[in-house]
Amino acid sequence: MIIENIIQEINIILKDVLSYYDQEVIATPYDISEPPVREFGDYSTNIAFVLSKLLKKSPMQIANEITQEILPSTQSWGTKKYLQSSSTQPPGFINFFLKKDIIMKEFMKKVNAIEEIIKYESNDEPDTIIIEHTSVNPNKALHVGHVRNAIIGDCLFRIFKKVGKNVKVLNYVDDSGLQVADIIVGLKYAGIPMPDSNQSGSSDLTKFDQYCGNEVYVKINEMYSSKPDLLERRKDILKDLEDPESEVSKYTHDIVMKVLAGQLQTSWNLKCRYDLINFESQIVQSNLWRSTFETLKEKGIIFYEESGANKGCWVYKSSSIGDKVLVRSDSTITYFAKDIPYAIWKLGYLNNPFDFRFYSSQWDTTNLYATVLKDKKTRQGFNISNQSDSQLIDFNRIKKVITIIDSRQERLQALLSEILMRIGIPIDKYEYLGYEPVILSKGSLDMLGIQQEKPNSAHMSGRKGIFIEADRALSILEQESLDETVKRNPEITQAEAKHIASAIAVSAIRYFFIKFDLGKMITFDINDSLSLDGDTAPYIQYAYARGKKVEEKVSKSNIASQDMEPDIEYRFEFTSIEIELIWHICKYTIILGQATDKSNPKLIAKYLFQLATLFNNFYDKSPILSEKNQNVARSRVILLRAALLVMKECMYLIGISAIPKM
RNA sequence: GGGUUCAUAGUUCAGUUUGGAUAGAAUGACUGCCUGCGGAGCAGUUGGUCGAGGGUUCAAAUCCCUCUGGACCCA
Repeated sequence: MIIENIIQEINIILKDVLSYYDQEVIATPYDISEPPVREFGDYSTNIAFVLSKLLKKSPMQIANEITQEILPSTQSWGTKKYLQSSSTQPPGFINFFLKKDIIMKEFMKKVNAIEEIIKYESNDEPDTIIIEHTSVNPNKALHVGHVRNAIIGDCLFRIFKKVGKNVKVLNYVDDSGLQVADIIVGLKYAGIPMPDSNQSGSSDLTKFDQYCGNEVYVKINEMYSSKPDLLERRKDILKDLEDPESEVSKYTHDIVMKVLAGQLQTSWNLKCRYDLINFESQIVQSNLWRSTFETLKEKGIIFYEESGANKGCWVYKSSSIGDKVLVRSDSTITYFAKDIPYAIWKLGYLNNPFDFRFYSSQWDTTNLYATVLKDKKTRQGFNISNQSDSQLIDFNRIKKVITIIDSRQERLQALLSEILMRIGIPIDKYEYLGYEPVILSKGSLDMLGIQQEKPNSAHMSGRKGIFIEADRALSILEQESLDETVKRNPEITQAEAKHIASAIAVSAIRYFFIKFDLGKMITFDINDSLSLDGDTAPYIQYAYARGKKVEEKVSKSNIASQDMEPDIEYRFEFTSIEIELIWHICKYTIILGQATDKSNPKLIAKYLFQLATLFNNFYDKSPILSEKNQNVARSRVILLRAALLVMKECMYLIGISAIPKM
């Protein structure tokens, strides 16, 4: 709040300046920001550049005029609270210096009620926000590309939750598509064996999702070329899947649920969580698709093609994006078409045909539910309990639906948005959050034994077996962290070391997938990407652990009691390093607001890394336990506590464990 | 062939939305700092024609155009 107040004060003063020039309304807004170096000032504005266009004078001339003549004469400058002085800097910047003592006193007062510094004040209603992420085809284990999706989604969940939104996380399971049909062909008709379930007690048994992805899916795709009759089998299966009572449907459902269980295990290990699982088959079997199809026809949004390449198909025609088939001439529905009713349902514009049945509890003690069609006494979801929660999602209060899918789906998402708009749904309610995919480096390909001629990297492909499983990346990192932890803490138990190593590994992976811009392709290297040094989660965790240790020692000493009052009489002689740290702490709520507005968790990661860097600096240069001056020591304790609190808060937001020892 | 998008230090990336002061981190290499709160750390040195060319502007990594190279989507 301190920084917001300062900017507010500058704004009031600049308003007076503008009225002096009779320029109260200017087209180009001026800017208030921090100068590149602290020596120039604490805050700066480019208002002189903006005025120079209007007044036809040089920026430098105006800047000097403002600081030397106009400012001292304004009323607001006379009553200023935070600003100390101003100066100009070529080519025309006006810099402000702040009254440090007042700001530090306010900061210390605020820290006294320590929760105050992380309190996020929002005027918004506590609307519901729906986030859909992960949504991996249920025929394989999660690979490192899916991890990027899941982590982005999970961080957004944490961030929106923190600013007071009611957030629900969805995981969409495509259980009636081509990829699932592939493994059903493999297991049912191509003689690929099911893993021996009798040995499920043994620990080295491959997870079922891994088995399907590594063995069945890859093998069946190799077999198609030599045994084309299997492709016919796949067609039959896809048709059978439309009837929920068919033998194939029952069998498939069983397989899907087993794969899903494996996928969820991986997600949970990575500290992701969900509220509800949706199934594509239920979208088709429910009235969602039928009523959507009717609406699209009635409103003239889609057309039946009488001739041409799409003869006999129902097609959506976009003037800017191109045509898209929704229903093929053999009356099967395309994947894209199924997305439309699902999106409308998520937005709350269709009657909800689902019960939300309890599926499992999760690591964070919340419940995960799965949809079951209300009007069918079916067994879709037969291994899901009868306990249900109809209040899980309040469809009347949905503010926004965020769908996280990689950027290759951008065109389809644009088409979807267009269709939603034409149906009459406000367009800002549906947000497609795209990100560039994760590709594999030369080193990763070498590890997989894949020979590539020209490019030094390759897109992952489940079909071709080109991927690195999330479980595998995690276990490599866990082993590395474990070695390091044991080396540094020879005295701790094996169980404790494992616990710490796991916390480090998960955090490192999460941080790695969040720190890059969403529009940047990530080249995953099995060695380089799993680093524990530098701009990584362990660096942040280490800063936190060291700080925690000091705090613990302080509480046992007589330096400062837990409830001490930082009275105004303290001499606030902070070092420049301490001031930078305080300054950064004050920015927390501003950054949180930006991350929310832009749906961008990277901003939190960046802020947190800077915070940890400043803290490590503080740790190094500002001793507490050995400090002789009591006032100084006590001020530093207050700062220490504030920094730890904000660090922990940010760590939670991106899912990095704040462990006291590592 | 049409469309989208990317190119910044040896390497991996910030900064581009909204033009602004000396283009920042991390890593690598090299050099200091542990009887001092935990060295998974701190400090320093090295390293950049911001892909190329043109334009707009008092001011361009940032906006516009052309070109080169890569990626993706569509046909």
